[in-house]
Amino acid sequence: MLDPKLIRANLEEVAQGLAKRGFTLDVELLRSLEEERKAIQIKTENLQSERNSRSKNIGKAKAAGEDIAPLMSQVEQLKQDLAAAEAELHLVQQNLDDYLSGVPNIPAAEVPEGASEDDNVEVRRWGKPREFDFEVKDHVDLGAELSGLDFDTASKITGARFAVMKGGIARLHRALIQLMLDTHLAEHGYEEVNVPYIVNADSLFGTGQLPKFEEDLFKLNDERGFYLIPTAEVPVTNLLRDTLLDKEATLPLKFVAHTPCFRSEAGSHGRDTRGMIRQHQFEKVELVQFVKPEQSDEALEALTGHAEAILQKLGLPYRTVILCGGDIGFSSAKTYDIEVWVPSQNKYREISSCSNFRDFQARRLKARYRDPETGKPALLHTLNGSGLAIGRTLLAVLENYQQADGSVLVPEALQPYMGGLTRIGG
RNA sequence: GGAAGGGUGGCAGAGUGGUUGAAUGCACCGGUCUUGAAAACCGGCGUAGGUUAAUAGCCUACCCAGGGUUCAAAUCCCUGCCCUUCCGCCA
Repeated sequence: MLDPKLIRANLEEVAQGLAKRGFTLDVELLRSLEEERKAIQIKTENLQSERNSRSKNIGKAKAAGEDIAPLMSQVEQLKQDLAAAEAELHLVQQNLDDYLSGVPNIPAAEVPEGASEDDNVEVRRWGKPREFDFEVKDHVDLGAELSGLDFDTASKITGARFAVMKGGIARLHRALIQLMLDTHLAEHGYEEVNVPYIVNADSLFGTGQLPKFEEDLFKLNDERGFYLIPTAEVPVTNLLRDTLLDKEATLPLKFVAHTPCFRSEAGSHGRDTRGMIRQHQFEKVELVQFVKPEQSDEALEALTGHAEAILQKLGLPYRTVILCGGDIGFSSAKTYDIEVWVPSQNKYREISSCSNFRDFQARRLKARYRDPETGKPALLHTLNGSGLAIGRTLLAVLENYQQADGSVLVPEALQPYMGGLTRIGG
């Protein structure tokens, strides 16, 4: 949620900032709702003030043993007027809130202009795609030949966009999780957390998935309105919902969590239907940071580096792009995508998305700290990024480390987690 | 699943329908004292919204959430959520 004061004071500038992401702010609607709100609020508060003072007088008169009947008759009409004004105010405020909760974050100044992912700008590249002297296979064929990846059985058990992993590949999958968690703990200073995979609607509102993106979620058939998490971002960022950190709290707070993620992939029919790229259920190691506002720009660079470090350890070529205005997520002010080299597709594919949300989520969450300078509560800045998506990393390892005989070498960094195994198959 | 008791400031914890935004303690901030610190003492200290040039004043709201009763609700009533204790069940 954007700062209502900012919108009020700088309506045109806000609209201009949002235009960069192709969002048209309804300036006229906001202006008229705001005028209405102001008038009704003042009227309501005046009535409340009058009620309060009259009620106090009644109390005093009663205590003094005076006759309160005349005072009571004066207050009759007031009660009705107040009820009407309060109802009206409630309605306008609801309309304002409904509209504002659907307004996305303003892209940072350095976010490039553009309409789609084609306009994202590469900021760096690491590693060189390997030259193959044989016909490369994709991970689906490799996995099938190794009897380690089975999409047909998964579709029997559940349906499309699920996978069964077995043997060395299942273990490789687990090894990736361990490597990532251990690296972020020991080398990047994150604290490991284990969180619920089922969340309530308030949590999803806090991070911005609701109210706009409900169709992307799996909702449980449960009267409590629970959802499966689409990312650990939701439960981990909500650790600080409705929280005011005291002055002694050490910032930044850095959490890493491994969770499954569940996405309905509504609207992506026909895209990436083969293999592990786009599944209804996948696992991810997620990095989340809560930082002081003045540190969030820097923190995004660091966090992105933490995710990149995993790819470097694995020896997987990647490039990092900054998302353009048209491609950036709803809650984000600035996002870097890290894209790993996928030999079978001969291109880089997203494996991590690292975002600075500034105070956009924190305002919805009421995640605050006490600013030691002013002694006053202030909104934190939140950031998160995949560090990394496990399924896609597995896919990248299989394809980039494949051998002519169909076997797959185990990257050195993973061998300790594989009981010293250096090769799968062959 | 059954029974009972709770949810109040950053934390702990009082609170009888009416000068209660809320006692008290801790924490925190300022001061006195001290070579310095601690202790003691004095003072201050909630959040949000509105109005405003104002982080001054004034007004409003907020005691888990949402409804209700009342001239007036932290206090009474209803619903929901959560927590604690006991019993039952269970990985």
